Amino acid sequence: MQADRKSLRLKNQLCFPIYLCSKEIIRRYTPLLKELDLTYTQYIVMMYFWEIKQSNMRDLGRALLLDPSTLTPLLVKLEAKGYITKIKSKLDARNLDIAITDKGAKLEKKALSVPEVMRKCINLSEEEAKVLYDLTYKVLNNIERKEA
Amino acid sequence: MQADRKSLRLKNQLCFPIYLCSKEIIRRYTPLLKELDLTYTQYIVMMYFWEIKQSNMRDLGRALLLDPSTLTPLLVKLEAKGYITKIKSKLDARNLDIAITDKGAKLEKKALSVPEVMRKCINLSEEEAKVLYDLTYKVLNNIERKEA
DNA sequence: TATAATTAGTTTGCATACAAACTAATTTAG
DNA sequence: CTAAATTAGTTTGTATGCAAACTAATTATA
Repeated sequence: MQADRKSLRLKNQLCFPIYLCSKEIIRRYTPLLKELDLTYTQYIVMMYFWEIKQSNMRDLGRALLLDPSTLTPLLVKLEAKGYITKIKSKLDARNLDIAITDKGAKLEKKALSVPEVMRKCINLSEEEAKVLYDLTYKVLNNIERKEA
Repeated sequence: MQADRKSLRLKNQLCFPIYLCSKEIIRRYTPLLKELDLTYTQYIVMMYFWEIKQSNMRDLGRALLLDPSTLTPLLVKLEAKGYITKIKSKLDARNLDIAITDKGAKLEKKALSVPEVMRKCINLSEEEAKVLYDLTYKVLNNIERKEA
């Protein structure tokens, strides 16, 4: 149980490079996504809806691990851009139903080139990418399992 | 060159789980660091100074990949807590010299238990952690190399 | 069936993050 | 030696992100 100073050195941290990776990757996404008038967070919300077409805030938040207090203003912006519509559910007035618009659906075509650009930027082999993918999901599973 | 819809599916993204990992890990850090009166970003700045003792904003920003416009207000807060001191450099008045205080140095002792708690939370084997560590640094290197 | 508990979203407050514009100091070039 | 270019920080503006407090709607229960 070595709780010594070495364990507090930046170069011995695992979380630090993960944090940097996330930050720097998003920074590289930003100019690409600007052409779609999207931020990174808005982009993953749109990815969700390009696949799901319609849903509600609860399921969206669970899928993206985003708090409703983050999503509320973000969805206002996406609606203002005309990419989605929001409406209070008729079945259960607590729920906020969200659906993609035609304009939002059309945006998918413009986004098709983004993943390949980012893949080249990250520049890992297929095997490395798979290992990294699996490990990050493993960490996520481990963390979420310990949820209070 | 398959720029098809599959490449835009959330489950086929590598960046998405990295982003989630970073976010969720920091969320787990938060209550631990609250006992030290630190946020995660303030924590990595303190880790830097626990090791380096004194530096300046330029070198700090380069080490942590943080923009000066992020660091300026953050350093104001750390100084207000009494953990660091800031002073305009006498050698080159453009530089902001930063040094850790006694109070800041003492905080290291209180932080010693943090890494082990987080290691258990993340719960990877030593080998897995090493692979993840190496891959994240590899991605960082690849990304930074392409810096415009 | 009235009330308590739960659930879904919104609002508020605080702390990042970074781009862009700006200021001040230093270095470089002509 | 002075004007131009560079460098280091600060300020401003916009967009997350989440905890905590709050509101509204629904469900569970005594």
